[in-house]
Amino acid sequence: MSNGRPPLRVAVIDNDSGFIKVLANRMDSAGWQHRVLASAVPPQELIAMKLNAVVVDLGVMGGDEGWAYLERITGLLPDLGVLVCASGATVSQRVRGLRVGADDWISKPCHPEEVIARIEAVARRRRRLQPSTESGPLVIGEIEVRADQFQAFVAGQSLDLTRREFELLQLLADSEGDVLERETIYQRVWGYTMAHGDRSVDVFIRKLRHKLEKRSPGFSYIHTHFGVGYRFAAESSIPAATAA
Amino acid sequence: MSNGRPPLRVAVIDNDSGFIKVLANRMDSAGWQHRVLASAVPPQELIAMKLNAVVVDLGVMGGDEGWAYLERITGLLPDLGVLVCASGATVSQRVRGLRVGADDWISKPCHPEEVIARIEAVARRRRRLQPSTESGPLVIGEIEVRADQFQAFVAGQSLDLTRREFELLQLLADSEGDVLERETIYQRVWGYTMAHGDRSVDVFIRKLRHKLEKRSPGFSYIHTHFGVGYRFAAESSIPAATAA
DNA sequence: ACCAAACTTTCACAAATCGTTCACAGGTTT
DNA sequence: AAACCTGTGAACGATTTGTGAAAGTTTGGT
Repeated sequence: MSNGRPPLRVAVIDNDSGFIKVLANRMDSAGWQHRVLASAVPPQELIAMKLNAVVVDLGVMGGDEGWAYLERITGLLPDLGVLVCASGATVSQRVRGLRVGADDWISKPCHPEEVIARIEAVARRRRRLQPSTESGPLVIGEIEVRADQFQAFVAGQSLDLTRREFELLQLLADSEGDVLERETIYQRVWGYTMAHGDRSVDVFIRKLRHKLEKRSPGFSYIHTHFGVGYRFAAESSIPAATAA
Repeated sequence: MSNGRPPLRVAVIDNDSGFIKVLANRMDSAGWQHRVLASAVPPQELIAMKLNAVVVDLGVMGGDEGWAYLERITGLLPDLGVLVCASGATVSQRVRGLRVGADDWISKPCHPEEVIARIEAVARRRRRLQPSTESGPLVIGEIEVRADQFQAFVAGQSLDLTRREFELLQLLADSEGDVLERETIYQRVWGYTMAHGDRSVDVFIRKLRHKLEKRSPGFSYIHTHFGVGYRFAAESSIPAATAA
């Protein structure tokens, strides 16, 4: 690649050795950093790899397992480009994959050059998404969220959050100011589509509120938007007395 | 249009009437706003349409002309999703298209449902990546409408609108200056056809007026067009003494 | 393998909110 | 003036959210 951008980081989850060999070769000559995985790895590992994109061969996994994995990574890693690669897929399967969150679906057999071009196309869009790199403690009001430590603090004191509580807070804080629908929250924190009637989000919102208000009285952070979802923002809990 | 997000705006540049008809139908039932163009239009017009995505049939234009156009729009409108649709393309043509900046390349013949899913995938990617342009705050007079926050402000203070109130205001503000019929309003905000005798629109117009006038005295925003509908525009509520 | 502690999910019910409807008052058009 | 639209306030009820506690699951130690 002769453009000034950093090289792409791509993972390929497949076991079709012929296909992989050609693709890997091509990525090498493009200067990309890539990694081949024979089977699905936990989403956390994908996060740790700091990938731009991942190419998944759905055939590697059994039917339902494959769909679940796809749903999980597209939900959990909204900023990751996901390309599905599969042989003999029907239209409705392709549609399903795209609906679940895949960015592209490539039918095998396919020309490696086209796969490369499609990865580039997806990554190009994705990259503009976050010019500012992550990391750096997130600070909202009196609250400090440190992803590296899996902890949140108020005035230097740990909030003592559980895993889910922390992940929820992290998502909220990271989307400060935006209203997040329950569906979106569940998708990004739990990784699955929310079942009808599931109240887990509400319950954890309550737990978080409780811990936050206990440590940071006078402020309200999690705001309910009736019929929509929740919004995170540091506001005084004493509403400004607006003139009548 | 049941997902809370505003409907997609898509343009299709093609002249394959059979294909277009099916596609248009499908987009209608998804609640999208779409427009069919028989030939390439200047990029400025595309910008003016505030599109989420455009589908281009390269066959519509002569060879080189088509490539030039594609390059032009992908360069000029970096935030627009571009899908190319063409019959009988070779691998190297597809690669070239993607390299030039297209987000996806669909080979005809193709199933309309897959086209829809791919448009969604591209738009989803594009939407997530820019919290600024499209969802950039809409400002009319003293009023600021923020789609990302599900909130509207006057002088930095939230108007505290409910879901319907906000959606109504959003529609009105987005169509600033246009007279909208009740039918149209109901269709776009409620999502289905208005039953005969339904007064919901009027009621919500009243609620909005009340909240707006309370926070922004001296201005009137929602204007009634008797027998037609409503029009949104910031005007002084003290009618200017027009010279006799 | 067992137990205990901590955490997550589910359930039932209470509380709050918002959308709809209705009746009537007030305007506008012909 | 008659016919028709639109403005308005209040009340009901369906839906959404808050909440406490029980049930189920994972984790870690012995």
